[in-house]
Amino acid sequence: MAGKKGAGVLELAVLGLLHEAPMHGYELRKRLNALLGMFRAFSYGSLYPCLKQLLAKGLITEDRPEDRDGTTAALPLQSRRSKIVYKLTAEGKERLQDLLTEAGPASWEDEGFGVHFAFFSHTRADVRLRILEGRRSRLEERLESVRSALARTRERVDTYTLELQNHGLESVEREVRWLNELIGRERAEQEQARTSNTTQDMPRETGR
Amino acid sequence: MAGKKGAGVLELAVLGLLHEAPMHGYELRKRLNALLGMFRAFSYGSLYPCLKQLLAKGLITEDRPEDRDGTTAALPLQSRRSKIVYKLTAEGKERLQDLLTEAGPASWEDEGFGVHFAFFSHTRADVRLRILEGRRSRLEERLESVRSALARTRERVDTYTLELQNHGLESVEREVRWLNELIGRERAEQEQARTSNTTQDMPRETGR
DNA sequence: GTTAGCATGTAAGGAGTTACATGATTTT
DNA sequence: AAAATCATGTAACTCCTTACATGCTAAC
Repeated sequence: MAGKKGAGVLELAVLGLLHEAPMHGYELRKRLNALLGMFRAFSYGSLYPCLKQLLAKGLITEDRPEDRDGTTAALPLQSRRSKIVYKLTAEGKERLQDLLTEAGPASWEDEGFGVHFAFFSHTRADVRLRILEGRRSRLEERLESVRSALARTRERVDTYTLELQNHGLESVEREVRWLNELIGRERAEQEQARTSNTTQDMPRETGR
Repeated sequence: MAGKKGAGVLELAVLGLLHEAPMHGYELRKRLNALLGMFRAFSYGSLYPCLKQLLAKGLITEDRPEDRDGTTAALPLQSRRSKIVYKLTAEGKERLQDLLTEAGPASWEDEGFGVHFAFFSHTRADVRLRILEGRRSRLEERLESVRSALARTRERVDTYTLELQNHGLESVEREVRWLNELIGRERAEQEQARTSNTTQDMPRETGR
């Protein structure tokens, strides 16, 4: 089975950024940490191996400035260390689309949600909606379970623990409100697109 | 050098919870996920190995109900599967204190902050303050770098990316405000403790 | 001419997850 | 007596980090 496994957040993020423009590793990392800096940070130790792996899978190509002058034969050919610009291949674009189209836990759990969301403009409208709803219900589950745990342990009143739980609850509630707004907007847009039916927002695979 | 390394969040969390009361693994996990459920969740696959490791280090003891009746010789002695209650040893308490006393990156980075905070009532007042301030400045660095990255890339106006960045910024700003309030309270308490000087909040090692 | 930042990489390892495997106890 | 939940455990694996190692290029 040719089941492409082992994605990780990095793969998606790299493919997504390279889709916007070809780049070299160092720059990629900066853009990465600017994009997702609020949620997570990646180190070179994970980025470069990831690039290598994507290269091996044929999802990106590297463009090394292969000192393409025939004259200077003396200088060490391979040792010229310079920027290596990576570019998405056709298969890479396909893979990116695949990753952006699957609305599953990977797309709404903590690790993956941010990255998936960041590239929502390349995601089909219906998938966007399902991801947003998936995340919302995930968060609501969490609220539920923590709230009931809080209710059960009313006696235990460690101030700091309580403070932490409250702050956590409020943060998650805030994110749910944010999601509600986004979902509302998405639905309105879908409605609008359905009535004035010309084309959908994004490329769709099946007319259904 | 007897440098005890390889802590991880779990070790602290387990020691902290066992300090409150002896417990068995299953219950421990539930309490763990109730306590930190908003931030992270642990699975048995990490909890049990961790307990084993703590046991090996002598930080906890296990109390298996070693069917302590001499009569029933026939039934399989070792196969009796039942609750194993873990309890903190003296060294475990010491280790917990050590972990709670070091105010470093481990205590204010994303992974560790929540757990450290959860057990703040067992933490020295001055350490609490330094951890809160450490986290705040960490978050402010993050704000700074993401804000400047945003300012640089004004042209790129992908709606979703922007939306994500904004939500991220607001979340972090919110946490900073929360920290500000906590720091204010801590300082007020310290002030109060300093003027009416009887004893400090928490056990202190050196009078300094 | 030396520091600081740009740029690429590797080896070793940590921390935790998933999936599996099993058994005991309570509820229905 | 079946189903749910309580309870303990292991093996393989994943993703990512830390620390190291190297070299180029611009600024001071």
